[in-house]
Amino acid sequence: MERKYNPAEIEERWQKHWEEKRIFNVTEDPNKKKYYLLEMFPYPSGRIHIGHVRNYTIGDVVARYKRMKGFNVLHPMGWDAFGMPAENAAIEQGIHPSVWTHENIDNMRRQLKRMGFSYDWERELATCEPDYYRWEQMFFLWMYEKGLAYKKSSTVNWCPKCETVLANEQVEAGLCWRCGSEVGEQYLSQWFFRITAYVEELLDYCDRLPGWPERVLTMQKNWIGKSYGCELSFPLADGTGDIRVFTTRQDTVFGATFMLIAAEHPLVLDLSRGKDCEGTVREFVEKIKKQDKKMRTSEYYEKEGVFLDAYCLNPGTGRKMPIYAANFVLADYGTGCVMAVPTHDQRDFEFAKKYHLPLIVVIQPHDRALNVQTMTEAYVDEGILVNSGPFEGMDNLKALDAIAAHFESSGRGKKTIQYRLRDWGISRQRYWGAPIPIVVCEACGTVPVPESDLPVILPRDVELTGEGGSPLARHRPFVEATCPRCGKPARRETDTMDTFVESSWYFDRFCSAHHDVKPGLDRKKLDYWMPVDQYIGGIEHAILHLLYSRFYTKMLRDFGVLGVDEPFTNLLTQGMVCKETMRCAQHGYLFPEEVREEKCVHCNCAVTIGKTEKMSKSLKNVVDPDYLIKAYGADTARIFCLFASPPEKDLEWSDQGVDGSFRFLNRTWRIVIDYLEEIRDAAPFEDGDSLEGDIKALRRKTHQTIRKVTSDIEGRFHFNTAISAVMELVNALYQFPRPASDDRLALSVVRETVETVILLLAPIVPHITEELWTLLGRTEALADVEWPSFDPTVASEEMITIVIQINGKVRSRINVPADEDGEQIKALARSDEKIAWQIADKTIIKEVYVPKKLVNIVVRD
RNA sequence: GCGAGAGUGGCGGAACUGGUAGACGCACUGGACUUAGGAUCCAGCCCGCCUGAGCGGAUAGGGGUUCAACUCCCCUCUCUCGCACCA
Repeated sequence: MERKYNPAEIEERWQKHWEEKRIFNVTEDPNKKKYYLLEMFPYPSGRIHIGHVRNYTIGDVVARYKRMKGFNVLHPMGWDAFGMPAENAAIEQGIHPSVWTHENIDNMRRQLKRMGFSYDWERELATCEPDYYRWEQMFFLWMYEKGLAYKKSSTVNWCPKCETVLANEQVEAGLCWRCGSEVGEQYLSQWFFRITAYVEELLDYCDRLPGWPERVLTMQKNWIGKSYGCELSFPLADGTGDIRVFTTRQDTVFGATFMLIAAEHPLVLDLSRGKDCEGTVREFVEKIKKQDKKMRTSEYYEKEGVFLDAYCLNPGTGRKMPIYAANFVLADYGTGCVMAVPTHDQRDFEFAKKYHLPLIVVIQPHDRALNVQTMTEAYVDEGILVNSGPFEGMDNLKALDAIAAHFESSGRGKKTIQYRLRDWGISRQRYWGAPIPIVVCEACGTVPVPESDLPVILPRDVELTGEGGSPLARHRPFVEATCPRCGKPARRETDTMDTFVESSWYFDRFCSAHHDVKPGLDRKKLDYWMPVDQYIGGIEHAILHLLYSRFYTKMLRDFGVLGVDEPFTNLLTQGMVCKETMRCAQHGYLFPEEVREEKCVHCNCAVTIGKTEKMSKSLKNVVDPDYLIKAYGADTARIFCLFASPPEKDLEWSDQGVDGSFRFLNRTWRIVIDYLEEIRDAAPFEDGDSLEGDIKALRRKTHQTIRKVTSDIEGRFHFNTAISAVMELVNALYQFPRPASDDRLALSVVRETVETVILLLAPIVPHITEELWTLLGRTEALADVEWPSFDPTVASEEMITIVIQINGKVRSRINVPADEDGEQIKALARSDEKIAWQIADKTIIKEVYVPKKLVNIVVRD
């Protein structure tokens, strides 16, 4: 039979078949075990890239595998559809964000469908639709009522020329990416979500998520940053109040010789007001505000400060301490004020040296004596307390509690717990986001929009220029509202919500995607599907998205709309697909296809190759999979992405090797077609028939492959080694001597092997396998065929190879029956020809036997 | 800078709990078949020495623990992700 592998024809036919038969549409079925598999939904940037293909292929394999294992699998897909790029497109190309977004969605949906992913498309959602964000607005109102949403003043990046707020991404080296002006800070009153109300639970559950990668949990714990310490009060010398500091090093308080305040802290201007230094202080504060926050606190950054002409008193010693504003203290951690102990903190040490401030040693190391005259750096390790009043002579670490208690009892301090985690700022002065359902009335103040008036719909006719702040704020019909409380004219809130809010609950919405009655989530359906059994997405989201989703889940649980504590039982964080960035002086970042022979195709300028970064539309270092699909088909694109590396590893994109994946599918296709006539009617292999030689070996290999592939997929998602194992099985089939056409026994084993290859590959390359399955005369949908199981007896080896080492170096190998006794193996090792003469004139000191692996003979001359 | 990871042949990777380093594939080389080949099949393929059996070296670099280290510990280098307004 001549039949060539034609991926395009096969794939489109099967995709149509799955869609028409609604194979992947699911409903709650109490008789079946559910499995909710979710990949992080994409931002509709326009076209999918290899990073998406990798992510969604991994998910699809697991979804299809679980389905074959008998689970009722929920596998939905949707769009994280609000966000800045749509607004940028509007500014740059004059296209409406909604039009742009929907065109992108249509295109990406087409691309995903062409990949053959097993989504239940009936649950598709886009977060920019009012039927999605109306519920988010309702949750906002509930949060507002409970004090979980509140307003406070905080800073944003501000471009004075464009008169607009800039995202961090829009600030390049301190300059506005559009106009190049210097970016400053501006205070705005903004909305926050009180994630800190859940900080302890978020932290606690980090130890109750065994299905999460350890490194993600570590990052989250560090991000939350719980530290035990002490809050101390330092009275101002003029008696007008006191300065509170948070410290984890209260053991060093007796060595505190000056006080540092974050430059942007309001106290800085308060203390210097009306004094000679006021002008200098103001200048300093302005200067520091322009410095990059990340750099300011770095070890190598120049420490700078200015004296505020004010003093406070050390609560331990009563000593007068000058107060400075400093660049390396952050306003939003702790109290924004730090007691400086130059002898035991390196930053304080450098600062003290620069401004000639006094040093007092309060911790002496065990092995030497510190001297303030000769110290060249701070001593930060443990030791014995000196110059420390009642704590003299104590071990510094043991004194921590005693010192905290001492100040607590005298009312000058208290033990506290400090977190690094801050509340979540969700206000965005942007158009393309979910409106915050609040009205501001002159008489009544901040008034929530009544639930019955939801959704607050984002108006369509808005002009986007990139200048002049929030576009919504200039849209009069939107801004002009009536106060729901007093009925007088009022102003609508024009901030929109951070897009992380939408992605914090979309997984809930998928469970009842079209539920249009309050609260937008059908508790019964959520109770069936939630939590997500397996969540898959990039490691880039290790902290923010995952932490926000955890927070939101706990909050919705407390609102009673949800019955789970955590959203994602198991998490797989895939590594980034990276590629070098390229840019030209005139045209900025360039797509790979805009570069030819290291020149920009638009202006022929030389192209600068930048560093390798994760693929993203904004850096334009993206590779569209369409060319792979055109040349080889979706199955090849799928298997190649998986074969390239294990999922958790970062991957620098290269299509080298894609031919090999295509060749493998062709080899698989050919061997099945080749055997088709002979095995079509072959009786299934009956256990009990005794096999010998090649036939036995092929059957063993078949069952070993089932074992290997199952554990690679189930245990650790290592599809690359699973694929290798199937490749080996296909190779074995090619090497298997062709049985005579009446050799029923051999042909039935061949049939078993062929079916096994198809079944094991089914989740990975679903189209070619469906086709081959049908050609074999099978009528049931492959997607629902049971995953094969292996017989441990059949899979077990009779003979094993034992390595013989002398002093840890491999010197020989012997083959022994798998159940050979250890002593016997050691004896065989010693008498092995190659070994015997090498140890003949030496003394055996030790023999190490590792069962079924090796014998190591340790000898001495 | 801080936090979290990663580094193995020319390339992607394998070696799962400390026990044969380089499975599987790409690229390359030689051969077979062919009007032709970017098809297919067979063979070779970490480096060095040797005709060969074999010997030595090698998992970013340096040190350590161990009978035994890609794997565990310490230091250094390079790369990636995150750092709260990219998503």
